[in-house]
Amino acid sequence: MERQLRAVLQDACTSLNANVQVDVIDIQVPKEEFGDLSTPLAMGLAKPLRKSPRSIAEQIVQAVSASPLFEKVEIAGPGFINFTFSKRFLVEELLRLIDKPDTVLREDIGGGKRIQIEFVSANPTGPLHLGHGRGAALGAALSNILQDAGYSVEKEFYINDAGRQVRMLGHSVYAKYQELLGRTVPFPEDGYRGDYITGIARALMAEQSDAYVGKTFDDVAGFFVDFAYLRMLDAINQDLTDFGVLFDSWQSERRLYVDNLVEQGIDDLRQRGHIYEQDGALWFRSTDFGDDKDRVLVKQDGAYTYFTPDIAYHRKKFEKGFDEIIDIWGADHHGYIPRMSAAVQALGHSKESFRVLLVQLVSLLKGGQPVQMSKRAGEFITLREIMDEIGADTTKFLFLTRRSDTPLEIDIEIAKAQSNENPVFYVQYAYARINSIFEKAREAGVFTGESPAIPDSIDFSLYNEDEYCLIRKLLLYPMMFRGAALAREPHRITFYLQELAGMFHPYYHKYRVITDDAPMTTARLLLCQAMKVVLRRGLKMLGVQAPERM
RNA sequence: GCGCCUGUAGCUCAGUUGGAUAGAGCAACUGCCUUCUAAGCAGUGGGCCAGGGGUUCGAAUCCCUUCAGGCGCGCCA
Repeated sequence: MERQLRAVLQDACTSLNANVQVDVIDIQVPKEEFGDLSTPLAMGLAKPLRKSPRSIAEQIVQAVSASPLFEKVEIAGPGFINFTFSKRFLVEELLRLIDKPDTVLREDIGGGKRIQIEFVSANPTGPLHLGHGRGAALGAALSNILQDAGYSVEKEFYINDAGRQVRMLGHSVYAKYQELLGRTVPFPEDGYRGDYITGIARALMAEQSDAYVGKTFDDVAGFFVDFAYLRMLDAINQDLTDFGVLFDSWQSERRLYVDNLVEQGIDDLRQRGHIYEQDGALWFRSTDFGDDKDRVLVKQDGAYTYFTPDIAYHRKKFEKGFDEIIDIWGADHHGYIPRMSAAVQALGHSKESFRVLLVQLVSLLKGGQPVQMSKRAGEFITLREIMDEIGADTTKFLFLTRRSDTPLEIDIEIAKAQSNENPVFYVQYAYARINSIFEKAREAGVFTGESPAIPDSIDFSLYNEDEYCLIRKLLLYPMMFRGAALAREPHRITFYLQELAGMFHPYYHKYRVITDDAPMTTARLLLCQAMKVVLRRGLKMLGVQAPERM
């Protein structure tokens, strides 16, 4: 719908000698009484053309008046042009949507460009918690969306297997292991204290018995660290798999060292003239690229800072040939963005090719009361717990009901309540209902097979005004989708689906699809089919199941 | 102290990147089950878009400022 309008407007602009690019023409959905789509184009052209908005609007209207797309084109207010599409056009588009959903519901804005999304990347030092889950849902949804938007997408998980954190994990397990074998050693300060530490220690005991008892941690650190973090990583991978989030690539931090990429990263920056020495440390002049202060890469004691392997890591991403890199981080890391962005630019990549999406905290309520969470004490709600409690689909959907950079509250009672308070069920139920209708139609012999047959045309007077509202909403999917893809905002799809379901349920109650009137029944079944196709596509983008039955 | 984010209906949030009289859902009240699933539907009320100033044809949206809340500001990771 939007696409066709854009093309028509482009032609109109050309005929006015106005130099306007198609994709910058602002097209919006106005209030219903104004029409189907609307553009303030004439207002924008007023200045360059040095004419009044209304007279430009009149010329545009003149130029498009011959198009069979519209039933009505009107100028309103200060110079808006409102378009009402013809019924014939809407019905033709509806049939095209059913016939070729893959063409209609995708927008090629990526042009095959390669894009990598890195997300979750939780330290393998403990189970995934809710924040990780939100990041996982966002990353997976975004990757689905960008794929439908014509990008080639890779999903990557970065494994922090080299730093102090995994060492601390190993140490914690070591202490627990000794304790289980009756050799209590001091538990490391800032060690990990969750029950899962005991679990790993027991597993290690089961495999190695008392082989390490009495040894110092420094003697056996390598073994304990590896055993513990690999086990943690397995658990994380299992959680993600059960959550329905799969990665294409797992990048190990250690591997960066093994492949000498950390050193190469520094050399690269040095050759480009962004490195200097001061006070016995090696610095990166990140202030040349918008950071507030320069950053140390190699400390006085010769060790790398946390930042250094990260530079190597991002350098590698680009070396793999990606045109754009998206990182999804917890919002508490936002202060880290300027230096990472500086590093990317210093390595010769555009500022726009690197983008960080922030994910805010998720807090849990139970019947309106906050559920206590304290990571320090090792007590936090895990992704696993919430999945077990309310299901992976509901969890994903709820994680995507807000913009990712605003805090999210989830009330378990509501999430479990399978009622209209729960938006997931509301949307899924619309889908299940349509299947239920199809089931009945098949029983009644109205059609056979998966879905109703698509005719070459339908008498468009069969549809009433309520139905045209639904059709318009369905045909707006591509425009909504385009916005979601460009802004990298999956929540727009969630909202759209809620609106769509919110239109379908009333329709279902007001009208009967299967009646004695055969042409009418067919027309309505086709509308339901379109609804089904769009609901399924939208849910697929979110990574949520479209249940045939509920 | 500096920086980033947030502030929209009683509550939770959208607001199509500057457009028309600012929208949903929940909660509240009133109705609706012989009929394709009541896991649903119909109807009603609800606003100084935190406050102030500016930019322009036009601001919830952009700029300045004040207030309130959150987060971040290491040769930590």
